[in-house]
Amino acid sequence: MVDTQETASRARTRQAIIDAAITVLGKNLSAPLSEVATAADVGRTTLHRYYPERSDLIKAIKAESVVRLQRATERARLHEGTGAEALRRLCEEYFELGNVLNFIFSEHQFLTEADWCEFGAAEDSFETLVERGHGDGSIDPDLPTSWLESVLWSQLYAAWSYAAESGESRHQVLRLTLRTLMGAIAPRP
Amino acid sequence: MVDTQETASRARTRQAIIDAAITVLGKNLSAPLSEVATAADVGRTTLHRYYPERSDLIKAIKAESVVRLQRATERARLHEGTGAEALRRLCEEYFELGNVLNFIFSEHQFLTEADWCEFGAAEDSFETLVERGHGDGSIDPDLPTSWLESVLWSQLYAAWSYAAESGESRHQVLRLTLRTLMGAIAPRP
DNA sequence: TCGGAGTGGAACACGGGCGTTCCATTTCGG
DNA sequence: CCGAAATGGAACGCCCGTGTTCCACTCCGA
Repeated sequence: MVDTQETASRARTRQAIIDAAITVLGKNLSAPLSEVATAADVGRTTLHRYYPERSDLIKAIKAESVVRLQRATERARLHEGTGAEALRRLCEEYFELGNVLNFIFSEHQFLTEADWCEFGAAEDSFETLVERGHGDGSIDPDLPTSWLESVLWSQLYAAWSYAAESGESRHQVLRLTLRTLMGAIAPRP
Repeated sequence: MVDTQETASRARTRQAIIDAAITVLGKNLSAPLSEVATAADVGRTTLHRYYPERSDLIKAIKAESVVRLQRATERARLHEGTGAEALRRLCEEYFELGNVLNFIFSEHQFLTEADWCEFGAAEDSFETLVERGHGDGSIDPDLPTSWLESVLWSQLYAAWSYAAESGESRHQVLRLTLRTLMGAIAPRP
């Protein structure tokens, strides 16, 4: 982890760099560090002072993303209500992650295995959520957990790209997202 | 376009390069050209002989992708049956595009405006397809055309990534994809 | 068998991002 | 008000991908 004893100034700068990196590298993972520095309103030298190598910065972003993902998952209270209701709340919370999603998508191949392990607890609760949904009739039993996971992420991707190109309000996009997601998982008559 | 008078040998090499480029650059648009050359089983020199600059290769891939996309769209016979049935066929055809999808996804921000214009005709038939579905009650009228477009692409993305990580058969993945897509667009009771 | 087409490898200069060092400047707490 | 902390800019060497040139090799048809 990061040095626990850190000046308020340094903590602020570090956060600004992380935020800028999530935004810039989320759009293009190959973007030069100078762009990240500019976006963070910081000199390139300073950036290297906090994260000596590019890989260090990437690691920090991954960690930050996992943390935000975990918090969002907790807020969704996956153990309450029917499976479908819990999944709906999860979608709402993830939707609010914004730029973090950008990064997770572009990294979707590389943010694998070891990275998701720290996130493992949330994975488990997702699994139980789906099984509860299969049992209580709110989620189509033909759809396996891992597939629903893919669908959830792809819906969020659709939401983000649609919002970017259509200019619709966040609220309206979220409404459409939840509608199609709920329809997708509903059992067939 | 490409020189119409071309040796059989040259045509074969050119095609091998295009195929390799779609695969390699589809996974990582920033991949070095040497990787593309290796994948095409061709020397880097030869690659430059066909496509002098990187941008030339990109252009060629875009053109090829648009062509395959158009053919797939035609095969789907969008004017037949209900709106939902036509959308289902379109999903099936796009699903078979495989590697081309990879490239279209990674390029989704850059394959915009001007590029889609050549593809314009298909866009129009998609629009009429959706409107027919709104009318015949097979597609939820609350879902606008552009949103359905986003959903279709995101479902294909989900299908591809799921197939890659789950090891399920193509057929089974397609089944899941169609099931969730049809559920997502169905009108609510 | 000869000659041209097609190819691949070696080598080069160029550009740009990266990581580092050094130094001047600004900021802030004591 | 002074000194340490934090920052930004300039400059450098390094690596790697790019685009080019030159030459040797192979394959094939005339």
